[in-house]
Amino acid sequence: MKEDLALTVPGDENTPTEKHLAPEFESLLFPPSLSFVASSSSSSSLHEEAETDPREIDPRWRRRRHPNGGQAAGRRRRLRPVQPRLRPRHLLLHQTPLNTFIWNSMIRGLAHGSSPADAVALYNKMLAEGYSPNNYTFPFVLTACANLVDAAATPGLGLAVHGTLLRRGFEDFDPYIQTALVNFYANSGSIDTARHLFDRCRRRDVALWNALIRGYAQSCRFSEAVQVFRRMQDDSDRIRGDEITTLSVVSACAHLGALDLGRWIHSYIGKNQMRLTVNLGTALINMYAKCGEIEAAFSMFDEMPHKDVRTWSVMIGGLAIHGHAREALLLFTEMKTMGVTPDSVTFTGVLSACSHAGLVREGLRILEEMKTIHGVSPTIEHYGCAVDLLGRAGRLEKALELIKGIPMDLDVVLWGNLEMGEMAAKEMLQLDPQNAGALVFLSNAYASVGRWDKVEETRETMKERRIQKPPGSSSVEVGGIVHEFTSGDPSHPEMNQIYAMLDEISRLRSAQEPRHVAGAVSFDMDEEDKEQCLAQHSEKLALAFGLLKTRPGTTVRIIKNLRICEDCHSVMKLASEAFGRTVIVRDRARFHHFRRGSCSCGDYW
DNA sequence: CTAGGGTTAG
Repeated sequence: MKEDLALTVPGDENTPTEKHLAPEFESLLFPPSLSFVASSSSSSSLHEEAETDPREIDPRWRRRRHPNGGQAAGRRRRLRPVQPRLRPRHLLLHQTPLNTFIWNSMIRGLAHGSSPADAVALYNKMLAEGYSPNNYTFPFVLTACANLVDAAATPGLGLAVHGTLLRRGFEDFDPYIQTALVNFYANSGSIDTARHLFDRCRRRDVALWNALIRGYAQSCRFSEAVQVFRRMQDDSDRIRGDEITTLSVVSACAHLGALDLGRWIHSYIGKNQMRLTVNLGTALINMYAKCGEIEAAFSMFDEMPHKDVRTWSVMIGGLAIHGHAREALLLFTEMKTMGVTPDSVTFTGVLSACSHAGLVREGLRILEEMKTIHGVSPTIEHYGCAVDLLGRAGRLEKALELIKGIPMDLDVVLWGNLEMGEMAAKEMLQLDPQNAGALVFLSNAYASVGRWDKVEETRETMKERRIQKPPGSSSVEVGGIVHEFTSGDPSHPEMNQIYAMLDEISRLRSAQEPRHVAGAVSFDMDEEDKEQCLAQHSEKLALAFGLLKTRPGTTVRIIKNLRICEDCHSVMKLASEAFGRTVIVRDRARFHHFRRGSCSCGDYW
């Protein structure tokens, strides 16, 4: 019993462990991989294990888990042996009565782990056992809720936490809780709720702003993310953005293709004497690449003294979307020689480089080497890239063969990438009847060969299944402001001028190619509307607006959410020639640089 | 003794 003193907090000697820790959630505290199984719960058996090497005990445990460090250590010195075979589980169960601090620590540990739901379960247990959560508890458990695999599908857990903290009067208690709340709602797809809470906060520190900015970006509302950043600049609190702010905003610029703003942030970093960290540098490289400035991206990349796997991946992916496949592959090789281990994202970039350039053999070799040499198992995206590569190079048999070899659970999404017409699309629909991509693809395949009856049929199917194609949308940056156009949407205030410009372009066009016929048309319109809808594809509206609003000779940059259609592609070529402009279009898959009537993609995309 | 906000692809 003397020796037990060394292991026990005063007053705790005779307390059975069950009182502190109900058996059903011991498994939460000690997941199998971490758990040290007790050979017996009786203390006598503990002593029988005396042959255990004391070094087995991690000293950090002693320090960490001994609340009365000084006292206990003193007593421990007098007694020997020192906790011979006590393993972490015993330490915790015997020495430490549960209190809010312990609960908090446990919740915190689980919140960032692989199963944040366990953290929430533990929090509920804590309440059920009658322990009071404090101001530390809520950020932990809210972070857990935000980290749930599909936070948007299960917002209930976080809502309940919010309810509890309201009832207990923590709502306006401190900025940590408020930030955690904003972050939770943003992460769960309720960005508007997050905004509402943000607006109600009186003191706003940089983390709170960051949570909101990041939340908008997370919800794909990038221009609002930028707006919030702008408001942060003007706010009377004079909060300076920090590295995290900048990372989020630069990322938003990359998504938006907002080059001017991105450049402004770059100089903001310099002006505020922020250090250009690897992370920031990587974000900027990505931004320049995504805004069409691949040279600027590359020179930044060159100048970075330290690069991590993301830096390399971003640069390789950037080269890929610009169609510079050889350079991307060279960089991939260089990265490996530098001893940087490529990850799954790196391979997405490398494979897409091969795909855009039609490098079939390279691509297949890399897909193979992913597994064999680098030990990265290909995901559906990687297979998708490879199938895409084969499909576009016309190697349909090979593509089918590859698909057949794909592990079963991966193949559902895959068919969308394949230019194999009807067969592939039907196959895809069998796998997933709700797959909008498949139907859109099928219908476009019919449209391209003029089978309008089949297009109609597909359209009916979509109506029946209540599937909608995402609307085409393009944006163009003019004077630092991003203007967004959706297909056929006449709501822009300067629409008359835009239409006039489009008429002008189409006059030029019929002069040049008098017999041009409307070809590929989106499936979801009647045949008589074809001409008009083609004329109103969002990228054409953006082009017209860009030509009107920027100075002659400057570059027009357009970002489109879908792939550019063939008709628009030829209009872009023509406009670049006729107006002496460089037009850069980033579509869903890659960049097209139009100069003097031709495109950098070589019409292969 | 514990706290909130983070960049790549899809």
